[in-house]
Amino acid sequence: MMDVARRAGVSSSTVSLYLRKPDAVSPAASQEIAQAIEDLGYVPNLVAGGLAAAGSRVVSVIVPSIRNAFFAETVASLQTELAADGLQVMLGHSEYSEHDEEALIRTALAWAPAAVVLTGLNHSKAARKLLAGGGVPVIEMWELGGQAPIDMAVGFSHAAVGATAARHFAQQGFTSLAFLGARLSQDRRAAARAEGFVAEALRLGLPEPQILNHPAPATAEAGAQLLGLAQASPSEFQAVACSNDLIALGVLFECQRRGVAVPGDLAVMGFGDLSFSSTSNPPLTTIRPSGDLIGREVARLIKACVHGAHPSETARIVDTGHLLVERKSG
Amino acid sequence: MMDVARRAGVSSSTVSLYLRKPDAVSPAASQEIAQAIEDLGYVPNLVAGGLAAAGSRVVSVIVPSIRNAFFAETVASLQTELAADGLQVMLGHSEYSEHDEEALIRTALAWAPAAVVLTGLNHSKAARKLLAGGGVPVIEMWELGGQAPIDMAVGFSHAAVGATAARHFAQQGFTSLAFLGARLSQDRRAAARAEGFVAEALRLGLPEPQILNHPAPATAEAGAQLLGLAQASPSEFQAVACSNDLIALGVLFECQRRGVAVPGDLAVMGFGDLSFSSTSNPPLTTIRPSGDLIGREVARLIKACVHGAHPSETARIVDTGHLLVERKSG
DNA sequence: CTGAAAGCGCTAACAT
DNA sequence: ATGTTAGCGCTTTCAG
Repeated sequence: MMDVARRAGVSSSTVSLYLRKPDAVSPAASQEIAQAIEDLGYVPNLVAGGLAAAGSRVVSVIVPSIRNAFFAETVASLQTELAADGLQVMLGHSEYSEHDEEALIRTALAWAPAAVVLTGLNHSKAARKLLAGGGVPVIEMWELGGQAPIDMAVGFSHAAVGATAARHFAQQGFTSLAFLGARLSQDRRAAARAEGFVAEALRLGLPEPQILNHPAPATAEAGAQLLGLAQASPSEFQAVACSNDLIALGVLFECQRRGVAVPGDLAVMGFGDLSFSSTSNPPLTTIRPSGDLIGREVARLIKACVHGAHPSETARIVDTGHLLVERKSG
Repeated sequence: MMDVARRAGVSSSTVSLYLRKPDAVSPAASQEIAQAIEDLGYVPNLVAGGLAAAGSRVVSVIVPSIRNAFFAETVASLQTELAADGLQVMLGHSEYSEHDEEALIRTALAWAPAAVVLTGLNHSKAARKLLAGGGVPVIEMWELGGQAPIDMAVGFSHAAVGATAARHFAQQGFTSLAFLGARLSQDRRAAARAEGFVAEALRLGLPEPQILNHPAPATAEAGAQLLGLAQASPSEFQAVACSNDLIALGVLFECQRRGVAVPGDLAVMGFGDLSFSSTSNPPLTTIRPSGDLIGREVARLIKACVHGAHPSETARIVDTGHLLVERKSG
């Protein structure tokens, strides 16, 4: 930066000013500086900038799994939005472990980030303390309800999603229901959908739906196996809600193999509205959570914080809701 | 850090030393320092550390799309490996735009990263200059062949993948082939697979395969439409290679709707070996590129660089190859 | 509108 | 094994 200043015949503070508020520098000086930057191929050092300004332009994002299409979508839209404001995304994934998450949060904080974005409302006690103490804005995403957020939250109620699924089946007159999920003990949001499903069915006076849980990650393979289990059970089900479209896809595949007609013999519902869901056989009825909307809303909140305008109490929780997408599978 | 030092009754440099090389500090002092850190809830400032040490513990990773399962897998394994060494991943996605990529590289460099990881071998001229100039290790991944890497590379030849597909079909006696791809003008690696497919077919004396290209991103929907196009064409095909398992899935769906038997009437091959490919109807024959292996190898190279051991010339390019996974679709 | 000066919190010789 | 001393490259008052 000194080199640039020298070459442009100004002081380094003028260059610094030019870089942040170009309008505050005279046109003549701007010319010279721009030229010098160009000639020297100067790239500002954001590390030094972050130190001097006591706060870097980094946003730490911690998700359970980046392989998961839901979070990938959110991270993508978040990154796009933040990049437009010169904010960088630092990514970590906890593999659904609270312990790993805590370690990630610790490192994240060490970067004096502009904000930290977490997935879900459940974190270790130590993590909550770390976050509550530091003056860093924290946004929890992809979950609402249950407990109060640390600071801000963007998401929706998973119990409500489960309830929507139950109501949809009840309206069609189904009475024998099941919920098919994977890793329900680790994925608390999926578990909340299952609970919401069961609770709503009960409230509507239906027999208690069964929850079938697969120990492996949510894949089509797991879905296929889950369907096998469901069919093997003494009381066959009329309708199954899956915790994820990938599981629903596996169910569809396995139904085809076994010759069970969907939705004739069995109604199937997914969650996520993934890219293949509209074109499967039959097209999948599912619930869309809008991962990219979540990303955009999180970005909006972060930008507000960065610009000094701390959102009011009322604006600190945004519910992105969910949408039932009725197609042919149930 | 000064506070910790004071509380522990030592100097700040001892604390710093303790944090980086705990063995170099006396047990007594270590005790005191650990206690002080605990009491104060001290979190070191990595920004300051990065500035002082002239090189931060950040690795910048730039992929075309984080929504893409291939890159998501690589980023996931890379992040896991790097986190074990205290390295942070900064993520950017270019949406297949060389221009956006250049901007991302510029920002990445501004963080004085320990390494930058790029996808593919094609970058803008300015980007290449930026990278070649700075003393930062750069690793290009997911592609080999065509042109020389800037610095290091981990990946495989996409032309070879296409050739493998062509050979596989040729061995089964098919003569009328097609390649189904999406956004081939943007996704140069997919285009390379298509070219490799055509070239190998020609080399084997088969009629020139047709390339069908869909303008939208690679999804099952696009695959279904592509199959429609393929069937509509005057010469029906005996076998189609898809640039991606998602496209192949769409093809499978559409075949089912149209009553074309797979592989009886049409052989279908994918690329990627995604999670649903083993359980579709029929299970998909595909080519597996090993996204997580790429991530691990990239991490290995980066760690070597960080530890000062710059890999020798011979070890700067690692070919992760590809694997034909023969299932039932063709 | 521009420049001088004082750090931001830490690391890395070097000296002890 | 520990303390001392200089910065790292930039931002930010505060004068001019």
